Amino acid sequence: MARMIDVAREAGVSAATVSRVLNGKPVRQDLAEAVHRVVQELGYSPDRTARSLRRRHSAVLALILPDIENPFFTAVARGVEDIAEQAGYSVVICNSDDLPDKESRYIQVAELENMAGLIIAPTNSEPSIDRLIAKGRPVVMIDRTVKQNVDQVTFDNVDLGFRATQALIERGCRRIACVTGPVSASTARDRATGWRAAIADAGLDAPPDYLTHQSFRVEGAHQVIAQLLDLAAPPDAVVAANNLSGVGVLKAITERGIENDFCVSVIGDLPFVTTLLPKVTNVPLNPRGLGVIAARMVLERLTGLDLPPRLVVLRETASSPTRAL
Amino acid sequence: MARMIDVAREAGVSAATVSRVLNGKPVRQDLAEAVHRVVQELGYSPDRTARSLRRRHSAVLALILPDIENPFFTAVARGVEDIAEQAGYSVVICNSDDLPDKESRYIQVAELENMAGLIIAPTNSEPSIDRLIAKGRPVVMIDRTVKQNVDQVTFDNVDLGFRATQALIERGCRRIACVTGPVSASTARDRATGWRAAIADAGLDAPPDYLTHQSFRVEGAHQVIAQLLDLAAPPDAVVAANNLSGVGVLKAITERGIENDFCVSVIGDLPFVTTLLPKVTNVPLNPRGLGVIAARMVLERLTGLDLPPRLVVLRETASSPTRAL
DNA sequence: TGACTTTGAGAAATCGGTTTCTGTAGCATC
DNA sequence: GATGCTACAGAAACCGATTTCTCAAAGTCA
Repeated sequence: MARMIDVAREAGVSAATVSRVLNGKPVRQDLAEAVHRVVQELGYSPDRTARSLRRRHSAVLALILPDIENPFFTAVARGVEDIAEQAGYSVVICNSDDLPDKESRYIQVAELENMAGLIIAPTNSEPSIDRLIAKGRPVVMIDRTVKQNVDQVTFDNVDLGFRATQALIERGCRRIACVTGPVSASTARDRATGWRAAIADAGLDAPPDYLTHQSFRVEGAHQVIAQLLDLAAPPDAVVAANNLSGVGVLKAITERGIENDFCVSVIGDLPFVTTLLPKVTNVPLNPRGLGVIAARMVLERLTGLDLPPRLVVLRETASSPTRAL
Repeated sequence: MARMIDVAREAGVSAATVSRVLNGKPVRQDLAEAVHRVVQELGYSPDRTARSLRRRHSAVLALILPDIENPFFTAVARGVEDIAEQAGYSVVICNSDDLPDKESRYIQVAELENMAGLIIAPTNSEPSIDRLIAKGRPVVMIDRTVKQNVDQVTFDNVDLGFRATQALIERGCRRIACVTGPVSASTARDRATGWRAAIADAGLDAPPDYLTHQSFRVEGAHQVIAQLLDLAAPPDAVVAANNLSGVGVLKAITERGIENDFCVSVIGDLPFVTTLLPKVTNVPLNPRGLGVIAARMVLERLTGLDLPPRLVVLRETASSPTRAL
């Protein structure tokens, strides 16, 4: 493997000059050309580790997700990757499994490996990003919001909950339950808030039992639906606060054979749907866009943007395509 | 951020001794204790970039996957991560999108970032891993096999194709088509071979049209099914060679409203199934296990194992749980 | 006791770049 | 023509660890 010093010798210049040429700093024309020629010849490319050591950060972005098996988050990853790649950054994807401990560990890895920036869908409202921030590394929160004053990109979750519920009300449902995620996730709380608002708005009522917090995974929703349906006064419809909750709900009602009588409104897109159930509607989301925007924000910070932290709220407009009931 | 030299000064020893203590090399008891104490006090942890530079490789494993949005591969990633994490390695997940160019680029990133090892589901039968191999970095191929003589872990794909087809034959199907992946993927070819063998074995026949190569994604299978069903002599059943092909097929037949008359046998597990179709069967796979084994193989090589390359074929036994027809 | 090996810690070299420092050449100004 | 500036290339310091080299102290054996 050729080193910079080899290139320098071959081109009859110093290593410093090679470095300058490669980094676009001003160098005499003929020397620059010689360097470029030798670089070509030797197929030289600089050692990233050495560069990182000196520059104090690498050309890698960390992306920490609560569930890599959730298509919503893999779509986010796609968005991040596409933007990062264009800018010459690679993306490391890490799984926090929605566990604060695992999350902290990966944040630490991002710090110790001197990664250039961090995009994270936090497991709770106070992820341990202080050291990273102190080091001046750009950090962007996605999907879920946190207390800290950092860049954040999120959907208008209250509105999403409201609209998902409204769709059921328009459909004629009156006893609408809500299957949402863990209390630690702002999305879970906010979407439930939207649900409650829509219920109140329509002059309807929902007993306390109708709000259930689960894990935002298939199994959680699948189990809780059984309890809901076994209530003395069971709901006639359910708002599933994310895609996998939606899958769990659909699974449960299909098993019970009531898929044609029970309305479901899902926030997000159902992954890999093979069958179209007439009583199922959803509020589509654009997770890839979330990733794209977050990546751009990190890159902006990396190129020196020095503004106070921003909160970006993506409002999916009412004109977004929604599957009809 | 404390550096090793700070620890050394504080503990009254040299940096070399601190390094030795942290790397488990023999050091006098009392000095070792002093170092440990200071490390605790300062919350010191060594800079990984500097360590990588000197050691010539980092504590990161690269995992290159053809489609991060396919739950099969995210499950593989889980397996890899779980093992790697125990051994103190982090895992970088990269998307090749089944494009050789993108794949090469990521292989290069793995090389330039001096990643410790590479696990890859290759896009074709000759990925450009030569430089990595030459550098002595462990490389393990997963899922799909290649010509090169490197460690490989795969399923018995011919057998999988055979069994998936046999299930349909037992079910009474006689005109069985095969929707498989791109010719470049050994899995796609091998599973089709198994399909053909089972057809021949049963004394059945399949016209050339019945074998279709697609992208191993939902859309590919979805489109091709339309063509198959419009043949003069359409099939009465289909073997879908991977999970997403299965989704595409199911989607297509559901749209046509023939989901109760048309048999489908899927190799792999259908992701996020919400409805149980009686005419659908599948051959379950264990992608997580694939990742676990591949990760172990890389780690073995990293700890000095010097054996000729191995080919590990995972045979899912006939007793594996299979969803009944 | 003296020569010889072993042990182990510190000094210094090293990994491969980037960046500061230094010195020279070229040009402008008075 | 002397002085002052600017531009720019090379030398050297530096990033923060690991590892080789070196040397003193302790242990071994004749």
